[in-house]
Amino acid sequence: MPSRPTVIETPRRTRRKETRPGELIEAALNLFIEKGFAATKSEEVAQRAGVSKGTLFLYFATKEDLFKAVVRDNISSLFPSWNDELANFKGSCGEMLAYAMNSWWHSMGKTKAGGIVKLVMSEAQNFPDIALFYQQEVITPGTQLLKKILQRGVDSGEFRSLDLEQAVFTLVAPMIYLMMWNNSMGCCVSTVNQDMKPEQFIQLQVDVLLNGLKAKQ
Amino acid sequence: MPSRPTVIETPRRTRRKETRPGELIEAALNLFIEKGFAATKSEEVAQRAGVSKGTLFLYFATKEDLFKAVVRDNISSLFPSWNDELANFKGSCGEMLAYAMNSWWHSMGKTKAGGIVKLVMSEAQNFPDIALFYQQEVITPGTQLLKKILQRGVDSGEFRSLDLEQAVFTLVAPMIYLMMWNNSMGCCVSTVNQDMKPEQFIQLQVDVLLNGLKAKQ
DNA sequence: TAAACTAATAACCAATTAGTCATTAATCGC
DNA sequence: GCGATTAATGACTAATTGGTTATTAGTTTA
Repeated sequence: MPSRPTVIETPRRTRRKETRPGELIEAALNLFIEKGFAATKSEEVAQRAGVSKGTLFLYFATKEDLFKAVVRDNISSLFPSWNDELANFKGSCGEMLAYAMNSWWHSMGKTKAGGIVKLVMSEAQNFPDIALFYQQEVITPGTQLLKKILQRGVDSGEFRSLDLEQAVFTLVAPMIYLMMWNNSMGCCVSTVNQDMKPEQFIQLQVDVLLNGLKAKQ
Repeated sequence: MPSRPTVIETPRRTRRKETRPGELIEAALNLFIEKGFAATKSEEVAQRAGVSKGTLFLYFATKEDLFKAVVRDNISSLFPSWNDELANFKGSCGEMLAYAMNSWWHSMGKTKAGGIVKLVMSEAQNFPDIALFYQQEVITPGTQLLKKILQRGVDSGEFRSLDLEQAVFTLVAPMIYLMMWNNSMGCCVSTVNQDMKPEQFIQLQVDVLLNGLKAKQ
């Protein structure tokens, strides 16, 4: 009778009900960023998470549900601490603006969450449910937050009076563009001519926003 | 013998070799804007142009070729007149900037061409050939043009001296964002909270770019 | 250790779609 | 008219993929 090998074989199947969702979300996050929502195959997500496709659909009823879970885990969760920081900030509104833009870049824009924002803007047309979900979960609270900063500046006389509704777009635009660029053309395009240096760009952007392009007379 | 009806029947097949490409490009333009590149089915393009799918591939070898033709027809063709206008512009650089941004919006941003720009940013990752093509055909000449405006402003002392490379992004960002918004979230999102008024936004944007947010002391 | 429970699997289905090609029918030159 | 030419067709292929389900095998409990 041949002796049984003493090697402890890892079973082909392991049962890890608690950790599966997180692992699937992590795998999905990375694939969605790499390839977009529509172009990511559910089988691939499963494979990267080390499970079969059947298992994926055991935890998430549809690909859209999986996506929503990714957004909740990676974006919605950021707002509470931003709101805290804003409430406790000591300094001028100009400084607050500079701080907010840099902070946004470090905690979101340049992270994987930024890739998700790009993806939503890219595919919103084809997935109206996702667009709506994203508006409620991200755009509305984000706009709220920026409007507060501007309002504070106008109230204190530091900023001139503005159409706040529109001015919020003025703050958001360069940030979103920076992030879009990084997650689309930035990857493919030769960096010889178009050398986007995010930190440097943000610094210039804040300066121009606060002081304008015109030379002082 | 029954009399043949005298109605002139339009033949089921018509041969219009010269006009087919243009009709296919027009159909493709509209569908690409509506649904994106990957999500647009070649059969649908053919149908909208009033031909069969086989005919489409008679004129364009692949879907990517069709897309390149769309870009050439709708975007590349705009640069010559912009370059002319810039060369002949009389007025301050601030005025030129305002003029350029408004002109860009009317002749491109808000038109179907804008939808194509959005599409390229959205899908560049998945179609590197298209990204490269677009960089050569659109980004490089566009950047060139804006850099000239800024350079002129700095040379004349109207603008303070800047890192031009980065400052170009500062001009482009709000424009591209405006266009992205209009072609993605803008369609789906309830317009109650987020009411983007392009012309108004551009006006504010130019003002802030030139004069800054800060109140004059 | 044996039965019950359920997490995980993989084969499967139905729908989709870029691109091909043999066939058909307008049109042109004579 | 009549054959030659070629624009146009549509049936076809081969590959893909979101989601389902019957089956399998860890795990737990008694």
